[in-house]
Amino acid sequence: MSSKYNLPRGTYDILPDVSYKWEYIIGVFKNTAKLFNYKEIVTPIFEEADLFERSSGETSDIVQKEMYKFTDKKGRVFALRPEGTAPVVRSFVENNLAASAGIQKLFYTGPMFRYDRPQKGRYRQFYQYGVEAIGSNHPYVDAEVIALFYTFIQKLGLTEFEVQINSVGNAKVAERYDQALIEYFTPHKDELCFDCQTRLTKKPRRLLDCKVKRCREIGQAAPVMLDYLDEECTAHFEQVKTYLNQFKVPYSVNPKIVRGLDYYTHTAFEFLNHKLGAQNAIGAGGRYNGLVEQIGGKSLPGIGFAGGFERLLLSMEEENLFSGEELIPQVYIVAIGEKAQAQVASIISLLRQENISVEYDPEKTSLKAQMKAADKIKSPYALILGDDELERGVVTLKYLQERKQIDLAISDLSSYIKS
RNA sequence: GUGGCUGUAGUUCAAUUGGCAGAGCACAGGAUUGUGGUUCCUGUUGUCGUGGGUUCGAGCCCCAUCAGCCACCCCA
Repeated sequence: MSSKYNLPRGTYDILPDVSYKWEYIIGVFKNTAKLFNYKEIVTPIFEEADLFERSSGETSDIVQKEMYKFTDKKGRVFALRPEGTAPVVRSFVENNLAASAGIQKLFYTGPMFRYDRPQKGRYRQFYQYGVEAIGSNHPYVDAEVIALFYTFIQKLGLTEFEVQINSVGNAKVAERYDQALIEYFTPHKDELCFDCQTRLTKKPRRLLDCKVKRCREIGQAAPVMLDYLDEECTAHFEQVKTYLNQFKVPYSVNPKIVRGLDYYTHTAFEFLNHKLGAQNAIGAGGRYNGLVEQIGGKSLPGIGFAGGFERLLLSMEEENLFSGEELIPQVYIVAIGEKAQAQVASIISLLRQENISVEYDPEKTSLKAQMKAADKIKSPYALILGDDELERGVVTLKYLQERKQIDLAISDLSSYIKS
């Protein structure tokens, strides 16, 4: 019970009874991304801390309190990556991927790290999947990214989720809108919660998704971002919606979606599962037209999303979408008698060369124990090797579900099992 | 960083006012010697999260600490 070492807070081990589910989800994601012609990119799990500090914004919680920062032996300051977009864009710029023709369509999976207090669906080391499409401001790309996410979720079989979209405009629009919010909320300043009073000066848009009742009430009549969009932003948003309809992605517009990170522009979207509890976003994303330039590349637009594997897993378990897909060996070897046990390996090796998966447990010697084990792991076949049979060059193959068995020459074995 | 609940066998959970640590499941062995699933019998497993304190005596009370869960916050 009490082992000497414990895993760090907010982390967890993925044990064999769950790892096959992970493999499945990751597989579906990769296949979906490839269906949309996205290519995999793998970046390190740590980067210069400054990369995240500049791109996410100094006021974001990620930067202010959630980063795992450390200094290496030369005094360089690194951080375990808290999110995936900035590293991908860094790699894009550093490797000059802009030089190749067309839009760069990239996907990734891997662990992210945030020093948060753990709770349902929230961990300190958590696993994300995501895509980034860099090099186009066309609304088609916005819709396609959302459609990719939607297709992925559909392939998993999930039904309990909702797609919400919004436009957060461009920098100019955002500035005007923030100003309007400040003007609207300042007269009510004393009624706002403590957090919102600081938000008012730092990040007025954050006021809108405050959960305090009074703040919500006041926010009801607040100016709406969509009314402040200029002509270009509105046109972009409308076209995104048109393409989404063509992709047959059901969505609703939620004008209160805001992004925690500074670099978002235009389209913002969230995939929500309301049955998950407080941490109900299974994925989110948006357009980031200023980010590539900010990180030191050309002025190129981009859009992407990221989602958390843990929350998908929770959602899928909620909807009972896993059937037993754990690895089952095709053949369980039952060796009886010392002679048979002494030469099992040659038969096992024969089968494996034919790509037939085999399990044998040398610790179990009695027939009964081995048959029991064969049954327990649900192996379809038991291959019984007895001293008598081996002398005749024969083995007994038993089809466990039908309780039937036949004697076979060893040379006929693999072809028989395959058919 | 804040709050609430929780921590006992591999696992799920019991243990009355403080008085000999238990059960189901799982696991192992067995029920006429070479045939599994049901059934029956038998058996193994404990740093009671950790460290202090109170007491003749603590799984139970007190303090601290660690961890988990849920929520705030924030987000995936």
